[in-house]
Amino acid sequence: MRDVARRAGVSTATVSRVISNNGYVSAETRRRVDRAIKDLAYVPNALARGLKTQRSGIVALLIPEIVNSFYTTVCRGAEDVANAAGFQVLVGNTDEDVAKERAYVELMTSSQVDGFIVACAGHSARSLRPLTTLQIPTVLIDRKVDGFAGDIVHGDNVAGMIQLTHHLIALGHRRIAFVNGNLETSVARDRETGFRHALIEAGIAVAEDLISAGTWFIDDAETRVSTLLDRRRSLSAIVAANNFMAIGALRALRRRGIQVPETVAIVCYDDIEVAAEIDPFLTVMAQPAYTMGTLAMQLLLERIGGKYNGPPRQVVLAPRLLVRRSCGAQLPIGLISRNGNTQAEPIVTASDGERRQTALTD
Amino acid sequence: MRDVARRAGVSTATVSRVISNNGYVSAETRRRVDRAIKDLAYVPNALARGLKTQRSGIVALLIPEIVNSFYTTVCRGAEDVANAAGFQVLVGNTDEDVAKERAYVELMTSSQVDGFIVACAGHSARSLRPLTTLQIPTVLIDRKVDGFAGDIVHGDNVAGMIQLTHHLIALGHRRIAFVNGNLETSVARDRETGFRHALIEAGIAVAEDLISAGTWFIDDAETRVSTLLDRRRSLSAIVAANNFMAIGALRALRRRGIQVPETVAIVCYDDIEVAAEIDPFLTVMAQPAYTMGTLAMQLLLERIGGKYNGPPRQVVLAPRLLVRRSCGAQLPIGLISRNGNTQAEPIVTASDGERRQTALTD
DNA sequence: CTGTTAGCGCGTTCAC
DNA sequence: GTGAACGCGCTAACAG
Repeated sequence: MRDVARRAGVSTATVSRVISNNGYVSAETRRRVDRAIKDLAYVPNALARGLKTQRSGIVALLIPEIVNSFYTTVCRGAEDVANAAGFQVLVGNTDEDVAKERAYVELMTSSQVDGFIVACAGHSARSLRPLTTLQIPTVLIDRKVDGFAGDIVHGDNVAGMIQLTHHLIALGHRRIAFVNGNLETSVARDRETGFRHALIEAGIAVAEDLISAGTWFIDDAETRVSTLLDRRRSLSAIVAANNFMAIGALRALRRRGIQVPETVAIVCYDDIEVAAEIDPFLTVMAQPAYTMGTLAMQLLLERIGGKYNGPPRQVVLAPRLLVRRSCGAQLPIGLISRNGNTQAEPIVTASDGERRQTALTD
Repeated sequence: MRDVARRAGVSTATVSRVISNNGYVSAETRRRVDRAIKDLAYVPNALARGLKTQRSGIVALLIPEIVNSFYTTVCRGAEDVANAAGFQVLVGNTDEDVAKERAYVELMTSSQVDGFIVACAGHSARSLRPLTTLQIPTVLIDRKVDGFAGDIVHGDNVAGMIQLTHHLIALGHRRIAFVNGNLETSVARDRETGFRHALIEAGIAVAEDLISAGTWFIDDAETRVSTLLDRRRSLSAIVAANNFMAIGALRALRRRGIQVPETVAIVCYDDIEVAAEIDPFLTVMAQPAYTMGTLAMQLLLERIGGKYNGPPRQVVLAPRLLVRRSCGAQLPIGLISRNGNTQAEPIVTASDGERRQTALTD
């Protein structure tokens, strides 16, 4: 910066004024400074600027699983909004590991990140403690945690799972297995609540031996479904708590030559880009991931910019059912009745393009 | 920091020594300082440190498509190596857009990022100019570009595509369509080179009307394959230049009720987590994405740490063929012969777990 | 072993 | 309109 000032025959203060574009500078001087900047290929030091202004212009996004397209899509949404507002997004992959999450929080706060969007790995907000202490704007996404009092954007997992389970029940299923994710997360707990609720509402006894929980990953789900099958539990349908686990369940069934959906139907929560190509095309409860990202970033930027500092806001996004083949809804009538109780279910046609479905509660 | 020093009854220099853990500090003093840090919930300011040390401890990773699991897997590899070395990874999604890429480079250089790993959006290194000017260590991945003289890690796309195409030829295919990606990228050009080479080598005339290029995305591929089919070009197999495009091709075929692989076989470059579940299970040329990430980060950290500053290194990773169902290799003999020329092809069994396949050329 | 001092590169008062 | 001077929070060099 000194070099630029010297070359333009002005002081560093003037150069600063030109760069940050505030304060009075004559057109002529400005031109000379711009020229000097070009000539010297000068790049201002954002660290020094941040040190002075106490703002870094970057927001952190902490997600638990970067290879999961649900989270990368959220990421895209958040990124687009942030970039439009002149902010950078720093993505951290916590790997469902609270320790990693905590490490990221510390590293990033020390980098003077202006705000955080977090899909928590654990069940509590303990790893976010530094953020509340330092009063750094934070928005949670996807997962609710104990001890956090701030903005949050998440899906309506209870209602979604009720609808998803009900869809199977309406198709005549009575023995439905539920392969759940990590119960440390509110998402898993809510989905289980929804599952149980749907059964009870339909007057079906909840078979505890058909319910299992563990991690969110493919392998784990495959193992659990295999165990279920090995124990020869009678079941006609499986609900997987996320898209990856549905794949695991599929693998377990396929390995045993069990037909989907003819013998066992499968549905799951969360859509993925290729869900419509998987064999058989998965019926899913899709969440508006991109929208979740944009909304969360909007709330965050409002906080950062000081445009809003009222009480915590909670945005709940409705998921929607995409009926494809894996649930068996489109099988000939004779095949889908497992109980002499074939009931017509409105078929929601699968459609591409995510529609914005926001339901602001609270 | 001053507060901490005061509370511990020492100078800020001593606090600094405790934090950065270098220089001599008595155990007793250290204890007092640690205690003060805890009490005040003090978090050091990395900006100020960076200002002083000229190092930020973060490396940038610029990828063209964050929803593509190939790149997120690369990301995971890079991240793991970086974290182990005490570095943070800043992920930027350039969206295959050179302007965005350039903006990221500028924003990140001004953030004093210590190094870059880039999968370039364009065909030239022009957007990376600031990096060479400022002598910031940079490693390219996946894609070669003009005008860049630095380390690079990429796959052997020519050889891979030769092998992939040869696989189809060996199965008897003669009319093979090639749905390529963006020719701005070396990847697309190399894959086309490999495709043509394989045909010529087999004495098959290259049918230009069966070759198309465009973007890397699903929709574009679907459109192009649809066009091909509408024009009633005779073809018995399709090679898609990446996994997404294979999905697009599948959709186009499915929409017309064309059987895969019985009527038209499909293979593609790049594996994806769910490739083994897609209908029909895709035969792919898988690249060691995770390894690509770890190697690139290793090369970069060597440069950053000053452990290596010799001439540019080029690491070429061999892909491997995973034969599944979409190529038709496992169909009954009668079906796969399209030319009275059924030739046995060694079946490489699909296996999970990526093996490290590095072939250091140069 | 510990304190003092001098900047890192920038934005921001103040005078002029 | 512009420049001089100060300080953001930290580390490196030196002195003690």
